[in-house]
Amino acid sequence: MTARASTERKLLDAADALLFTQGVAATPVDRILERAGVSPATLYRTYGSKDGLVAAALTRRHEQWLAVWDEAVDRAPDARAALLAVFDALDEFHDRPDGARWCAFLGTAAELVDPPEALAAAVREDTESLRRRLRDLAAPVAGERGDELAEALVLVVSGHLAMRLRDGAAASSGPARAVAEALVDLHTRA
Amino acid sequence: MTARASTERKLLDAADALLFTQGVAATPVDRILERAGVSPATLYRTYGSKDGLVAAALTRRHEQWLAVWDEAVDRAPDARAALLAVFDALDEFHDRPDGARWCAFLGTAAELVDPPEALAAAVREDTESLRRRLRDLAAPVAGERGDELAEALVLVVSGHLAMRLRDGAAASSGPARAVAEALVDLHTRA
DNA sequence: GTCTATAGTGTGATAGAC
DNA sequence: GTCTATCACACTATAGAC
Repeated sequence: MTARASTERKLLDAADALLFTQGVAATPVDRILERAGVSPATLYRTYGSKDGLVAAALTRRHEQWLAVWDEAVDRAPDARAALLAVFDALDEFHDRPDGARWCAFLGTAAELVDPPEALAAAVREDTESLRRRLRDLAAPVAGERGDELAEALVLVVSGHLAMRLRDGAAASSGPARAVAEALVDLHTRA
Repeated sequence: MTARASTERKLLDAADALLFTQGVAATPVDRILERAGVSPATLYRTYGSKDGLVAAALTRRHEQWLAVWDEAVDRAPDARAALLAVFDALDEFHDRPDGARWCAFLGTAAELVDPPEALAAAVREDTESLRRRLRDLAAPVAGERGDELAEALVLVVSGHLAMRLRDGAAASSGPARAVAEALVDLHTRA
């Protein structure tokens, strides 16, 4: 690994750990730099601004999330389990050390009323990939009603994330999973 | 109306309109004062701090929300419609001028990592009243499975609010309503 | 007496120079 | 990697208007 790549990694690690647990706006650049052991000049040379760093952290996080989700899908024994695997992935991703309080992407969207384009794009990409992947996974299960089922599951997943905000650490994925299973069954029988 | 009540009202109106559309942290006190046509001394004498004003605005907004919801419930022809009336109320409340971008309470919870007690209490009260009222409305419909149905609906309502954050103005309550109806039917037949 | 207008203080942030 | 310019913000103090 080059020295450059190593510094960038340290910065992203620190940014990821702080921004999405403490809040994007509430986290000063200084604290990220301090945690990363990196100088301001490095940050502004590499990412141009705080927003640039936030966008980079979001992008990396999104790739990690998709990887965790992919693995959960791969472990599933059948198409129905593969569709519901998103909840295993959500639990797993959330339980990581420095896991976001509820959702890094929704949280960023909530904090910044009109975010710079790079951030808006990262948040948009999260929603689009969620929808797209659920559609792909729902098609084998629900046939032509797959898109309808997928849209319902986007709603349930988002609801589960919002429940973390309401109930804090007490929020379980149980209710969301139960609702999702009922919806899958409804769309399978039909 | 006393002069005192009138200035308080002007302050709350301005705070409500700005805080929950522009964001709590992103809205400077000065802009609220400017919109209200009120001097700083008045704000700090009446509410003590910005947080005090935010808490007061949240409390008033919560009362308004409950009133809108009550009216929607009263219009419903039967118990099933009364339970589903929350979606009519959500649409109505959101379509008001200066309606919050997604949800004033979830938004405040999302912005402030550990909010002052007055704000935390206001957000908690929103979640508790949502849950309590849905339970009361679900009981006549689903009998002993009422609490289970209510919890599912809390999830769907929260999901719908989060979808406003994902899809912006394009977000419709249609999918949430459809999912809710399916869940109600499932819990009714059983 | 309750309000407005305005000027000013302290803090803590981003950004960038050295 | 340190150090600093600049700025935006919450909040205060004062003086006077209706």
